Amino acid sequence: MGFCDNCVVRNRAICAALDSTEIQALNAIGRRRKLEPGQSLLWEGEDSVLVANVIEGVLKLSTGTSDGREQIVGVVYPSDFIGRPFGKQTAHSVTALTDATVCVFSRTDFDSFAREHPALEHKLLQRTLSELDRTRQWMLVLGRKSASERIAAFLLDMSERLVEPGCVTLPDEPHQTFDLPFSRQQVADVLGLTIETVSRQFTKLKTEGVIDLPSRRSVTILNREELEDRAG
Amino acid sequence: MGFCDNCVVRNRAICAALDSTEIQALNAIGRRRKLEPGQSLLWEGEDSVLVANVIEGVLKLSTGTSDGREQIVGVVYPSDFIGRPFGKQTAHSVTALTDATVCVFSRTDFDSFAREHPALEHKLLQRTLSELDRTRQWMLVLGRKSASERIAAFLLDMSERLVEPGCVTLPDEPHQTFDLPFSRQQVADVLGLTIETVSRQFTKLKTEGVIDLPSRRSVTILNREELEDRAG
DNA sequence: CGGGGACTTGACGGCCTTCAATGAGAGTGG
DNA sequence: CCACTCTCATTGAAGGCCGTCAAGTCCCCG
Repeated sequence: MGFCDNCVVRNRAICAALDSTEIQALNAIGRRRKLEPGQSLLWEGEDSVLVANVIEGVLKLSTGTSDGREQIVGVVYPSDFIGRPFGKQTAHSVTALTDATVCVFSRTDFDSFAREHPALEHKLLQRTLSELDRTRQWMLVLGRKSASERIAAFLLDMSERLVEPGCVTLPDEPHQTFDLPFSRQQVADVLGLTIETVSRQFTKLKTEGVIDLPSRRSVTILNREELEDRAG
Repeated sequence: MGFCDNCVVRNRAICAALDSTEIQALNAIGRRRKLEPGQSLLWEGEDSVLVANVIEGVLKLSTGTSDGREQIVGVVYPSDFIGRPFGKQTAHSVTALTDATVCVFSRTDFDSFAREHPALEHKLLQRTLSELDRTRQWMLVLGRKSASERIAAFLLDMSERLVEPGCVTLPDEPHQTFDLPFSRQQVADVLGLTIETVSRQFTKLKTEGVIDLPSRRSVTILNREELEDRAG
C-alpha cells in the first residue's frame, strides 16, 4: 500500500484514469516531495528528468530573457500535471509559490508507464488540450490589453481558480475574498507589467470601490460586474 | 481506396501512427476541403463540431476582444492538427492565410476513433505538448519584449518554420529568403503591436542592413547573427 | 522597538499608439 | 499602354500609457 490510497487528488489528477491495481504500479515508481516557497523543481533549458502531479500548493511556470526579465507562463494548482513527458528538454522553470507537495516520477519511467496505459494518456491529453486553450486565451491579455484590463482579468481569473478544492478561501465570502499566492512582483511577471504599474492599478481599483485590499496578499471583490466590464 | 494513400502529409501528420487498415477506417470518416485566404474553418466560441489535419497551406488561430482588437494565438502548417477534440467549445477562430487544403472530421467521429486508437492519441498528445511549449515560449515575447525584439524574434521564427516541407522557399537561398504568409496587419496581430510600429521596425532593419525586403511579402535575412542579438 | 524587505507613491521620460497624409502595387477598363 | 481605383504599406507628428528612477511608507519578524 502506498501514498496514492489516501491521496487528496486521487480522483481529480490524471491518476483517476487508473484502477487500484494500476495505481499500485504507478505508486511504485513515484515518490512524494515537499517544496518551500521559492524552491524550484525544474529549470528552463535543462534535460527533462522528471514529471509530477501537484498534490498541494501553487507553483509557477516561468521563463526569462538573458538580461533578467521574467515572464510567468503558467500557474498550477492541486491535481495539475507538471513537466514535459515524451520530450528531452524542459522549456520553463517550475517553482513553488507556497508550501507545496508534489508526486514526482522519473520522466522516462513515467513515459513507459503512460505508453502502456492509454487511459492515463487520454487524461493527460485532455488536460494538455485545456491548458493550451487557457494559455492561448491569456495571449490576448498579454498582446492586446491595457494595464487596467490586465489587472481586472487577472483578479477575475484568480477568483475563479482559487475556489477549487485544495485552495484556501475565507469562510464568509467564498468567491469574493481570496489570498493571492503571488507577490506584487509576481503579479507583474504574470501580466507583463512592472511592479509599480501593478501597485498603481490595485490602489486605483481600491480607491474607486471596485475591490478592497484587507491585507498585502488578500483581495476582496466588491463589484464583480464592474470588474468584468474593465477586463475588456 | 481513399485520399490518405497519396496524402502528402501521411507520414508527418498524426495519421503516421496508423497502419494501412486503420487509415482506411479513418479515411472513411474524413473528407477533404479547400479554403481560400481569409476563409474560416472554425469560429471562436462556437461548438466544437469539427477537427482537421492541415494538408497544404498556412492558417491562423485567433481571438479578439469585444471592441475589435485581435490577437493571433497560433499559426499552423501542413501536417499540423486543428480543432478541439474532447471539448465542447472552440476557443479560437481558425482562418486560412493562403490557399489551403485540410482533411476534416466530425469532432465526435474523431473522438470515438481516437479513443479506440491509442497510438493516434499518443501522436496527438506529443503534438499538443510541443504546441503548448511553443505557445508558452511566445508569451515571453508578448509579455516582456520590445517592438524591435519582437520583430527580430518573429523573423527568426518564420525563417525556421517556413523551410519545412510543404512550404515554398526560393531555390537559391533556402533559409534566408522567404515569403511571409502574413500581411503587415497580421504580423502586428501576432506580435501584439500596431501596423505602423511593425512597418517602422521593418524599414529600420532594412535601413541598417540586417534584412532586405524584395517585395511586400518577402524577406531576406542578410545578417542572421545580428538578428539573433536583437531578438533579446 | 528597530531593521529590512515589500509595497506604495511621485515625477519624468521614452516607446509605442493614434491620427493623418502620402506612397506603392495590383487589377481593371478605357 | 496607360489612367484609374482600391487596398495595403509607409512615413510623419503629436500625445498618452507605462516604464524608470527615486523617495517614502507599511508590515512583518526578530
